[in-house]
Amino acid sequence: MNALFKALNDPTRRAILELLREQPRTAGEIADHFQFSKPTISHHLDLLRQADLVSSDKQGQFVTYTLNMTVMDELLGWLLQFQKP
Amino acid sequence: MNALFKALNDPTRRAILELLREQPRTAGEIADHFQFSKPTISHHLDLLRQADLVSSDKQGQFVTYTLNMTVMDELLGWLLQFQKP
DNA sequence: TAGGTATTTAGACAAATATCTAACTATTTT
DNA sequence: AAAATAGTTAGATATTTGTCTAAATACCTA
Repeated sequence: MNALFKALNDPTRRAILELLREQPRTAGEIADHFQFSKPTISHHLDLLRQADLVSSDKQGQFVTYTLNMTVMDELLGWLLQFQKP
Repeated sequence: MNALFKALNDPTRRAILELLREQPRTAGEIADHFQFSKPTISHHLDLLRQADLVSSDKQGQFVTYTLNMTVMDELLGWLLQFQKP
């Protein structure tokens, strides 16, 4: 839960998630959407992976990142506990 | 949205929200549930207020904090955009 | 009015974070 | 085999964050 909120607490990482919502993308494609250096994006992807928000798959020299929704469901559950009964 | 995720990115602040889920409480009552100093808790409450997750109401020397769900709904909406159609 | 209680503000500090450049690893291409 | 491409790792640095103690503010009560 900590890693999840930590990962979500950054606008760039949230934008990456929204990018991946459309379709899986390679690290380079993701980096192209931002003005930060590739190492910076790589680091953001690492935090997203630690939170299990994305999974990565290496094919040759490319690493494809895919959105992983199951953890969002956990967040959803946490959220719903606040809903009035 | 930034203030919201920032506020949620701390276990103590999330615990405060869960405390307030049951009922409104004064700053002192909230502080009694944790081992941190009162100024520290006051600062956490300030961040929660900045994110509009709680509202505060001063009555005499007491300040009562109340959970504010409307912002959670915003988070819920953000979350649901990731749901498969 | 003096003293006590509730809370916040101010200032300091260590730890965590986001970013960069340089260097490295792994893979593909010529 | 050499060079190019994709991506990560390492190390540095400025900023942000969580915490504390001390001091200030506001209110209440004797």
